[in-house]
Formats: sequence, C-alpha cells, structure tokens
Amino acid sequence: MSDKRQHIIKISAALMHSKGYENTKLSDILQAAEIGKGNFYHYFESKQELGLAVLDYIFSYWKYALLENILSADKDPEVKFNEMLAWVVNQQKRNQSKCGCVFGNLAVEMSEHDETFRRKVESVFDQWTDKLARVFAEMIGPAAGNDQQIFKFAQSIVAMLEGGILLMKSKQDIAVLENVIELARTSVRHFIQQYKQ
Amino acid sequence: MSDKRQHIIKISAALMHSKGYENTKLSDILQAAEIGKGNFYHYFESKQELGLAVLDYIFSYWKYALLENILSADKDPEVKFNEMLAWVVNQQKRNQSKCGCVFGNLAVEMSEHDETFRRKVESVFDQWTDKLARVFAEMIGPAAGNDQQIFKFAQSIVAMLEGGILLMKSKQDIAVLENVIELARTSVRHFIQQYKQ
DNA sequence: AATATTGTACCAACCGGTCGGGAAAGAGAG
DNA sequence: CTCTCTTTCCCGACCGGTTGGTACAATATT
Repeated sequence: MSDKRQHIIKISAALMHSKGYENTKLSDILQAAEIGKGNFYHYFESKQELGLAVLDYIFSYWKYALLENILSADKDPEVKFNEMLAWVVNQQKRNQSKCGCVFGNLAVEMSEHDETFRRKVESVFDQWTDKLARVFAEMIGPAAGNDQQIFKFAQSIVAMLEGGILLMKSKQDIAVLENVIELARTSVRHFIQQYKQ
Repeated sequence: MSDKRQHIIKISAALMHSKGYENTKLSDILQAAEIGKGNFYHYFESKQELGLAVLDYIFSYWKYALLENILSADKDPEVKFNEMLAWVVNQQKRNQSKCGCVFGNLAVEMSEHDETFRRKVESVFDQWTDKLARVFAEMIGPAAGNDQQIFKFAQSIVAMLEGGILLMKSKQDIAVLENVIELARTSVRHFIQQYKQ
C-alpha cells in the first residue's frame, strides 16, 4: 500500500514548512515518521523526489481548499474574495504566525538554485493568480475586457499577501498581515470602481 | 588592521544573499575569500557571529543608500518615494531578478528558528517603515495626525515591495515587481487623498 | 515461490570547529 | 641597525558528528 508513502510525505510536509527543504535532514524525517532508512528509499529515489512530492501534496490540498472550494464557488465574488482573505489569515493563525507560507518559503529558498522547484512554485502562484483574476472579472461584470490588466492586478494582490506573510513572520505578529489585507481590500475596491467606468 | 575581517564579511554577504545563511558553508567562504580556516577563526568566533556581522554590514550600506541618501533628503516627498521605488527596482535588476532581498530572504529562512537573526531583520523593516511613514507624513502636510495609521500604511507598502520581490524571484521576471510597484504608487495616491480630507 | 517491505550496518563526503605550530610584525634594548 | 622577545596573524591537519545514499539480509505478504 502506498499509505506509507503518503504518511512520509505528510510528515515531511510539516517539517519542510517549518525548516525549509535543505534544512530538513533525512534523519529528521526518519525520526518523525518512525521509519528506517531502507524503508524511505524503498518509496523514494532521493530526497529531491520527496521534496517535489511534498510540494505536489501541499498544492493539492491547497488547490482543493482555496482554488476550488472558495474561489470557484458559485457565490458573490466579493464574498469569495473575503473568504479567501479569511482563509489565508486562518492558515497563518494556525501556526502562530511563525512558519509563513510554504510556497513563499520555498520560492525564496529554492528558486534561484533549483529550476524544477522554481517552476513548480511558479505554477502555484500562477494558478492562484488566474483564479483570483477570474473572481475580479466577475466583480467587474460581463463587460470585463483586458484580461491582461486584471491578471496583473491579481498578481499584485497575491504579492501583497505573500509580502504581508513575510513581514508578519519577521515580526511574529498577525496584525501585520491583517493590515496588509485591509489595504488589499481597499485596492480591490478602487480597482473595480475605476475599471467599471 | 581589520581590513581582512571586512573582506571576509563582504565576500560572505554576496554568498549569503544568494544561498542563504545555512546553505553558505564555511568551505564556500574560505574558498571565495581565499583564506584558510585558521585565518577565519582568528577574526570570528563562529559562523553565527559572521552571519550577524554580515547582516550589520548589509544594513549599514542599505541604511546609507536608502534611508539616509534617499528618504531623508530635503526634497519633495513624492520625489523621494519615487526614488526609493526606482532604487529597489535597480537593486533587483543588478542581480537579474534572481537573488531577491537579503532581508526578506533571511526573514524567511531564520526568523522562526533564530531569535537573534529575527530581531535584527525585524529592526531593519521597522526602520524602513519609520522613514517611509515620515515621507508619507510630509506628503500629507503639517496637519498629519494619527501616526499609527500612517505607520500601518507604510508597513503595508513595505510588505507589498517584499512580496513583489518574492514573486519576481519565483518567476524570474522583473515585470512582476514593476506591476506591484505600480499598484503601490496608486495606493499611496489614494491614501494621501483620502487622508487629506 | 515470488514479490513487496523493512532494519541496519556501512559508505565517502562533508560539516563547523579545535589545535599546535610556523610566519610575520612590532617593540624595546643595546 | 641588529638582536631578541612578544604578540598578532595564519595555515592546514585533524576531530567528532552528520550528511544523503547504498547494500543486503531478514521478514511479510501474496
């Protein structure tokens, strides 16, 4: 059964979220998962394969919860946007404002030196941006043209959130993220307003 | 003469900017600086001491260039703000959108697990935010009250920039940062406008 | 019997850090 | 200027411990 493989991935996901990829040592994983080395290398070819699998695993959970359940729902786009913000804050509260965003962390750690990781993280951000842009387009209404401009705006909102999480982590204070989110809300209001005319 | 110590710090700063603290190994430093191990440990007690010294060194350069030369100049606040944005973009262009921001990188890597590093990075962001808040206060004019609200806004702008840099790094495309900066400009315009009434 | 799993001894390479001794550079005396 | 003595500077062998990864035998499962 590949239960075991999944178990190893889950355990590693938590470790890598907190310590990053390189600083999560194989020994940490083996200890936390309570398995031997031979067991690990039966399911994975290398640490890198595990890392990528972890990224996929987190993304799938994340895609389900945020991109599908929240952002793709059949609701008022303002509601969806607010639910997204609340969800992001909640995720950070859950780990006491300490770990930050897994994708942001990995982007910082890996994207310069490992192209495979970089591309995976890039695609996460792109999918997030896409879905968010669609929500903004719903806000604007059926007359929404210029996809490119909406995409750019959505990308900047994603950047705001990632930056808010980063700063929050460095101050270990959730209020920082909440402030940034307040500004994001205002920005969206202005963007939609200006776009509608 | 402590020329040598300074030389080691400079070399290490470049390495740590690109690879982070933990993944910059002592051997990398020794090789890049062309010194022996004994030489290193004559000037530094440990790798951690070097790391902190590197942070101080980068911050001092950074403080001089951005906080003093640009943000504290006796100029129109709009000009200073624009110069800051241009400076940030320029810094990123210089390393081909690959390294990101040293302080952002170290915030992500270290702040959860090393309180000393965390506090140093936190103080960098705080000083930046303070100076920026003062520039915004200048924009508003002599009637600017509620320092707290301006500080919060400035912090959110800093977060936007850090987030823009992070996303830029993951896509290795400076255009991302430029979009975010465009939104930052708009946000400031709105903030000042709303504040003045 | 064959295949999927697992424990563990082992590996070379590498980690940050220590250590003893040698080179160099002053300092003071004559 | 030269002879020492002392201090600063520097090298690289070496240390114990850890790294990601391998080999292989033993055990479960089918």
